[in-house]
Amino acid sequence: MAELKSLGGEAYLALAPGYSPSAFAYGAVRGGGEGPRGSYPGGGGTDFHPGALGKSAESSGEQSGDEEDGFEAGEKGGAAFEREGKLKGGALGKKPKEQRSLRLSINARERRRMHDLNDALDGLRSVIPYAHSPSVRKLSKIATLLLAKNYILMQAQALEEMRRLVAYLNQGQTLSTPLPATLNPFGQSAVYPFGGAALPGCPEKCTAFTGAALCKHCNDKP
DNA sequence: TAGGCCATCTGGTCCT
DNA sequence: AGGACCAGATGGCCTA
Repeated sequence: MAELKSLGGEAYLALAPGYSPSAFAYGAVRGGGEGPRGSYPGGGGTDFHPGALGKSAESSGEQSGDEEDGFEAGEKGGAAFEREGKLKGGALGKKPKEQRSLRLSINARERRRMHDLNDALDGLRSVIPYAHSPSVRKLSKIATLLLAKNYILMQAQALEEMRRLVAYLNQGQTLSTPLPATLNPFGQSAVYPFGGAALPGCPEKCTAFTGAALCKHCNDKP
């Protein structure tokens, strides 16, 4: 296998200055019930190439249907199941066979749900600027979300800068004099997905990106 | 070998 | 009741 480059953990800490493991207050989300359930915007990422899902597709067998997809699911889940003996719940007053089949169907549903989630993440990866090259390791889930968030912020700010620029030009001004820094979309006020902090290993890591410079400490493109 | 990331199973909770 | 969502647990793979 080729050597894979990746964003170090510190890299996406830099993406989100406020990030820390504790920032993921899991409990805070629980029971919130915000937003409708039951459908994923985009219909489960059907527009993404499923082949991109390397590991999950391999390890789970990805049998199209829910039929009997329970225990080809591999040693991971299978082992867990074995360990548990028989569905430790037992709370459901059903016969073991029914019970098992119900469990299998629930597992399959959950697996599909997670695959849809991963498809959506792949879709997100495909539209945010980082190197989509075989030699570059796929962004982790958390890195994908943090980078996407910063990219959105960057786009929003770029749009705002452009609006100001248009307004400025509409006032009959010329560009013969330099724009004020706040009106210069390419000036110091530009926002970078990596925020203000230099990346560890900068500029090496920044050169892994194919889009515009992502770190203000190294504006050189590869 | 430790740590990061991931897939999967599982039980609980909420919604339709 | 059934489905969706969530978070914890577990174990595998990979990299530093």
